[in-house]
Amino acid sequence: MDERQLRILRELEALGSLRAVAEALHVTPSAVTQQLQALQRGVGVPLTERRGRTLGLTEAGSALAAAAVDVHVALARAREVARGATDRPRGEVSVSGFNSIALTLFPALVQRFGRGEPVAVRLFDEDVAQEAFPRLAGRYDLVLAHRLDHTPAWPGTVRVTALLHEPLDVALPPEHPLAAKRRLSPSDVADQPWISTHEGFPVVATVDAIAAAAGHPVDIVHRVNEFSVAAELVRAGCGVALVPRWTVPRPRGVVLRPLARIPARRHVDVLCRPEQLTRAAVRAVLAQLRVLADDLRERSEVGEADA
Amino acid sequence: MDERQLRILRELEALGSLRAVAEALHVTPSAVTQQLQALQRGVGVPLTERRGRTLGLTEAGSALAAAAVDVHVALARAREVARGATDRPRGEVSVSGFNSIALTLFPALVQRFGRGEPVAVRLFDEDVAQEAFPRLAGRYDLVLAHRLDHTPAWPGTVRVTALLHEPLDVALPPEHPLAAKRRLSPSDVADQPWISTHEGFPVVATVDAIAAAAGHPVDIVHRVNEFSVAAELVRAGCGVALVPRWTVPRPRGVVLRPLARIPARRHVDVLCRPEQLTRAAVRAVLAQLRVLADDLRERSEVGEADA
DNA sequence: GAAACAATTCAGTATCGCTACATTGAGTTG
DNA sequence: CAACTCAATGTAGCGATACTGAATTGTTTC
Repeated sequence: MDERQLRILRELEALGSLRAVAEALHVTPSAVTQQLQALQRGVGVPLTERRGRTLGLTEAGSALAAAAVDVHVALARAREVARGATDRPRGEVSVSGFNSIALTLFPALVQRFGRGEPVAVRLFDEDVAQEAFPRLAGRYDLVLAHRLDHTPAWPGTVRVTALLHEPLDVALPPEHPLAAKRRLSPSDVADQPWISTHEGFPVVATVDAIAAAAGHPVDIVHRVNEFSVAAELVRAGCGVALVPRWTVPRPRGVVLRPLARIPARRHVDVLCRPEQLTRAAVRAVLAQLRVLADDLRERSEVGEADA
Repeated sequence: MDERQLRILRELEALGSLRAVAEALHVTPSAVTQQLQALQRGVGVPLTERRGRTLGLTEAGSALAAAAVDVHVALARAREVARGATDRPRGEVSVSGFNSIALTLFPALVQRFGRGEPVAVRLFDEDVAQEAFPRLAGRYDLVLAHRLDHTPAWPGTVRVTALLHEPLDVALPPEHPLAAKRRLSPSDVADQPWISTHEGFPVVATVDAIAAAAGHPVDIVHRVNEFSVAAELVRAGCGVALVPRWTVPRPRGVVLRPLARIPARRHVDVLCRPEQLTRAAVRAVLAQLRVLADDLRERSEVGEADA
């Protein structure tokens, strides 16, 4: 039972297949099998079981994976102590962000934690389907992720820090008849041509909810993940779209109207593995992200009042 | 930085020499040197330094050793989880005890945790000099240890559970003139021939304190570690001795008189490495030791009242 | 200054974890 | 239902690594 074997166990829990574990740890599947067997030989209890053609954890395996978290946390803290970085944060922190948030937060972040600073960020844009965000936490120290209100919460394998709880508004051309209303009901918009996102990405679920509320499917004419592109299409009169209120720069020639009766908000959260929070540098970046997100919301609310 | 290297670091802190670490871990000194070098290569900071001809930890080394405790605690807990022994204590627990306490507690302990029970104790008698008790915690899960009131506290490498705070009384033959007094002052006993213990063992320090209070050295005629043997010598009229009030079976033909003005008590404690406390079996034995010790004191106080 | 002891260095050896390739087994597709 | 695909497991061989044992350096003691 060593650090590596316990890491394999945790990855298997997070990723759900031996092959994925092997890729995440940059080894062959054969090596993973052998290490898992060695671990099970050591404890005498079966920790894994075949589930169809993939591999899952038994109850004992899950219990051990949970206990393994503390081992990795303790080891991370020991490394932090050894580097003498407990008091004064130092080192590199990798951060991944989805499109819209990267656009707004990354520049401010790199300004504060640029190259040469004691704490330096390495930035990556990663826009993936909602259920894929937790897996990114194995590759990056901090993961900026978003999910819609009524979707399942993030899994227990990651620690969650909430940044924003951001309303999604309906974007319309100013000359659109619906633009005259202050709030739009699901039935108002259900008959409009829609610009949604790719399957599995946020917003899709809310468009589905609108269809459910109206009692009939909606007409989705385009699927565009990039909100600023979607806004341009709205301006071009292709249809209506849902766009986040704060993180997307207000596009010219488009008006936003809140949606009534349907919970149209997304959570913008930072996901990370528990052991990352032991690093002072990671905590510093996380704190700054919260500051930036708060700024963003406040600045936007003020702008709202001006409009 | 793996479990073994961190263990070496902790042992070096506890034992104070590379050779002792090697013996404790059953490897050659050469292996220890190499592992320490590998560890230092990994962290980039010197963790050890020569102190005369032995090896000590630097400040960074001590810090890392402290952090290593959490790693070993987490690993011990993981092993406990893997064995499925978190709820129902199972397994063997090794216990070492010094002479007088072994005599009184071991039989009751083995009755509760005998062979075949889910929790079984392995008992060892180890009567060592006071400063050697903490080192025993590396060899045994639980160590019954004693120290006099005014001696330095146990080092931070061990967790301490107090069992008794036991008075030391002066043992006299009944016909001795001093036996008429209810309490004895240092000057009363300073001129008596003394039966003390070997150098470094408890009681010696208290006898020294008596000499200091009287202003002149006392006459130590015998040095006997075993209290029941010392009591026999007292009965034979060889001199007076200090004996613990509760843990030593009251010897026939000897009376005990409390000592005034000098703090003549010993702590009877259980020492263990922090990671041992994660094991439910160890905690069960420890709890039983506390029960037995409380019984012992109460039973003895009652007997006191009878006499 | 010699002897005793602690730590280190430097071979040589055994063990262990990895890759590469072959095989088994489960799900999918024509 | 055969053919295919993909996940996981077994096996042989290679390279890294942790150990032992002997020789060496440095420190304390008599």
